[in-house]
Amino acid sequence: MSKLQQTRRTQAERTRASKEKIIQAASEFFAQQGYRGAKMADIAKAANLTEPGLLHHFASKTHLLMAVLAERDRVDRERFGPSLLGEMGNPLSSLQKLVEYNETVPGLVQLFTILVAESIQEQHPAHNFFMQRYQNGREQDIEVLRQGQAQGEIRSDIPAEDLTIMLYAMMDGLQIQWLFEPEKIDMARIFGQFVRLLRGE
Amino acid sequence: MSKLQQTRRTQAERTRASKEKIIQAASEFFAQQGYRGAKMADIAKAANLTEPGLLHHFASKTHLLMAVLAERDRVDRERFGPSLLGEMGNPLSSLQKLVEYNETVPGLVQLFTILVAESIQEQHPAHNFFMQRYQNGREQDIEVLRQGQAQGEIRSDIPAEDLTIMLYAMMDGLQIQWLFEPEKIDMARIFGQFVRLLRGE
DNA sequence: GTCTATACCCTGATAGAC
DNA sequence: GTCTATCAGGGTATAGAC
Repeated sequence: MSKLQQTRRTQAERTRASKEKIIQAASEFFAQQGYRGAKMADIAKAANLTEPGLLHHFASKTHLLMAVLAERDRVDRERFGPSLLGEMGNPLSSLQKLVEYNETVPGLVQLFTILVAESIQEQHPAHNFFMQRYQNGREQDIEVLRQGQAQGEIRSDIPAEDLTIMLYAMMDGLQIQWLFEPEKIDMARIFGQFVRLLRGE
Repeated sequence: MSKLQQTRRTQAERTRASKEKIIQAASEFFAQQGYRGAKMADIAKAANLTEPGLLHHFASKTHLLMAVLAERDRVDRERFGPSLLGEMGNPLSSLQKLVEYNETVPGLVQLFTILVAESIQEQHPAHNFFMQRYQNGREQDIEVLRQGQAQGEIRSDIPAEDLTIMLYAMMDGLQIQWLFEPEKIDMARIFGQFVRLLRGE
């Protein structure tokens, strides 16, 4: 391996390390302040960079936001499978696990809760990202739900389409109240009650 | 009545009219852009005022926000009673009516959905307002739910405290997906399904 | 009560050196 | 790849006239 190649590889790794650090910092500030409220200067500082230094890696604030969201999706897909409902035979158990996991990462939950609401506006840079995210999520879950219904594990008097919408709604809604009062709202336990309802118990 | 008094009354009425116009305009912009995204200049213009003209009535943007929220609460209390669960004997019906009503006022729903999420941050000027709003809402509803449970109209295997949390969660969560895709998400119908679940049907 | 003019800060982004 | 310096624009708020 030539010295030139070595140098190249080292720089590439540095770049990747810098980008990761920036995304990490950006996630925290977006979570705390939302997209609009977060300041590039603060993010840069937290990543040990100046603002132009940051902008060398991400051409604009919008680009940075999209990178944060893409990275988040990547990590989540690694942690959980494509469908959040879990393997058959125990249909809603992995959603329950997700809610329990979420209680350990309030920063991430806040990131998505604030950004989702902010991005309801059509001009928001993440608008399509989140709309797609709901569409994909519901689409992937619907098949698993149908199978659960066929096997009598999930009540069949509500269409599977409606069930997917309700599941995401309950998760999102619980997160809001939980973020306001983490001690008071036992998000995972209450979601568990809801799951029991859907099982028809 | 002296001429002086007449003049005073006319001016007072003008002031009130101006304030109402401002609040109306501010509601629309806060709903469209959130608190941070809304610009005082735009609000002023929509109310046929300049910015300093607006600031004569509301000392700061924060003051204006609180006025918008207070006004909203006032109107809602007029329209619905203090408790949103409705009269006994038909416990969850008025919540159902509220959701149906909300489908006719997407602007208002968006106002609250975006502001609630934005105000999760503790420094947000509306943080305490919304936390209190959830607390009051749940507190007022809990008694009615308990009575419904005692009369066998609502399933009793879930504590009334949890039911109040779930009701607000489902409403909030449905609103998010509905605001993204109003045509696709039949908010009222799905909330109806949920209510049926809680009735134990 | 409403205006014109303006102060002043904040923020995202660019130019260009190293 | 990162910096210093700087810009252009937008945003809230104030001073003071009418």
